[in-house]
Amino acid sequence: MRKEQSTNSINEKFLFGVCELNSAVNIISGRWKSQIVYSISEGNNRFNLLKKELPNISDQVLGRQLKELETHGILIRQNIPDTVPAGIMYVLTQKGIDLVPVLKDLCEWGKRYEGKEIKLPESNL
Amino acid sequence: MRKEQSTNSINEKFLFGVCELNSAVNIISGRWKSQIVYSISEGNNRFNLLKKELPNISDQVLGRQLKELETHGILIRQNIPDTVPAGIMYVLTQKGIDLVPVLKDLCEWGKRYEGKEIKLPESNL
DNA sequence: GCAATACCTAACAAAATTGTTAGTAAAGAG
DNA sequence: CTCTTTACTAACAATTTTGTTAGGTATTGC
Repeated sequence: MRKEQSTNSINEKFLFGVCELNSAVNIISGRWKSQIVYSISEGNNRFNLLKKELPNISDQVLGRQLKELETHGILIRQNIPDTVPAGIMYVLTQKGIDLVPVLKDLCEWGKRYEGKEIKLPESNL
Repeated sequence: MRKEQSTNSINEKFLFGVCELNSAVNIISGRWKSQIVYSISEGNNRFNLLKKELPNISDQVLGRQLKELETHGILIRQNIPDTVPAGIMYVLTQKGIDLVPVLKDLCEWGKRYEGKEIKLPESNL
């Protein structure tokens, strides 16, 4: 699905090489991703619980985002024993757990400037 | 250019409503954006300086990303007086300045897990 | 006049992301 | 045997993002 030799891909790789910041932003960039990570950290760690939190998401899209988060090492699928039908739990890895406070900082930053007018820093007034 | 009534747009708005986190991630998500913010914070605050830092970017793309960052209140275009041809400086707003440490945290988080194997947290072992 | 520099923009094309449709398995309930 | 639940997946279509081409303005230096 991805063209490895497109300018877009080449530029992406270039940025990944410049600084880890760019890979990190890439990991959290998908439409539902950061919200999914946050929801799992709050205990909504089953496919159905996530679907309830995100009422507009389709099964296919949720499954795809979860798989990508797994690929990036943010979470792991775990079988829940003795459940019928076989239940799956999504568990944040240490990497995923460490991401949560950063997401909270981003959220705080967003809130701080919600609906405010644009201001230059003091030093430039 | 944007379809306001597409499912994609509606879902985006829904997420913006759930938590500021999603708007915040949206602001830093574009291909070159977080790197541009970081570069400006390091003093590369002219169109040409940014082009040197990001050799693969085209004028059009750089201009577009700068304009979007301006729209989101991250930076401001400032005329540099008495320059020929008329110079423009990109100055981070207070919002932009406050974003930089969050980007640094994201970068640190990325570096911490670079190339490491996936690990569950201690409590799950 | 012609080139170079600095800073863009519109219109378009290519590529990537996101969403939809239609399915799968396995097991318990009725 | 059919319905329901949980947890998906493939193939495709719609939408959005990203990049390209081809320009523009204004000034200095030759």
